[in-house]
Amino acid sequence: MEKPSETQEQEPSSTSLPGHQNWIAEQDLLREKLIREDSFTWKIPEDGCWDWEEGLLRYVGGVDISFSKDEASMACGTLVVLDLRTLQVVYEDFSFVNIQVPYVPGFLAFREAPILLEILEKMKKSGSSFYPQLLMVDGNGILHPRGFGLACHLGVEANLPTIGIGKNLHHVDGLNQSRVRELLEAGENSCKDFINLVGCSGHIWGAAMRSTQGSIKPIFISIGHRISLQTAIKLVQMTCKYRVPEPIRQADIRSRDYIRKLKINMRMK
DNA sequence: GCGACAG
DNA sequence: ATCTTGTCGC
Repeated sequence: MEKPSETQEQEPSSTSLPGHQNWIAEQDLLREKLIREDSFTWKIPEDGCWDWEEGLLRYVGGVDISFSKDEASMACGTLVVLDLRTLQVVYEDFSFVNIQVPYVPGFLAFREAPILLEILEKMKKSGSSFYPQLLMVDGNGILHPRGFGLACHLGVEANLPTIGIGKNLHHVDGLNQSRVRELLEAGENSCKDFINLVGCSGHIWGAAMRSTQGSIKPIFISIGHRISLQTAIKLVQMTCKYRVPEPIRQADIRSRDYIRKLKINMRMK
């Protein structure tokens, strides 16, 4: 199978022009480790049960990255952990770094995963008792051209159950804005809160959900790693105070806040 | 060939 | 992702 088709190696630092073949190869390789079903030891707390027992899911993480408007390459990676019982933040950490890797649709993980993995690893090494049992990611899971978005990438590399949350639809397998509207409205005449995203091929890529009553714009849920779509949807519903589930919303808010405060400090100097 | 394209 | 104020409504 050794086929030296890559006789024209590009610069190691720059991305290879022929469609990012290296990145595609890495995604294909990592995808072999992907687990698309529930694979965890914890149990989901019953709705309305305030007692907490050992073995229940309690710590849910959320990750996001914000960028500086002035210095487009300066970014703040953020990890927050919420207590599922109260949806309050019990842990937060930031990493302000320079990111040179560009954003290329379909390859978001190569831009954002490294810094997020670093923050996760730092927390794990610290021995914090709040280390997340589940991670929600700002970006898609298998709802992706090659079925391996950022949430899958992070899940496999951190060996954590992950859920992908998209605020916009990444067009895949014939799925587009109008198709989603179609599916959402075709969901009977009832107010079903979510619909499966079925592509032209018949494959189910995830779910579109109107998480808040009266909200027109849905969020897009997809499997990251070690979790089923059914479980993912349930957990998103449990953490949605607003349109975006609280772990991701908090990561987003605090990440922006970090950059905002940083700019204030700049003027003081 | 042209447009679409998570964050 | 980021640039950005007020404003309509429960």
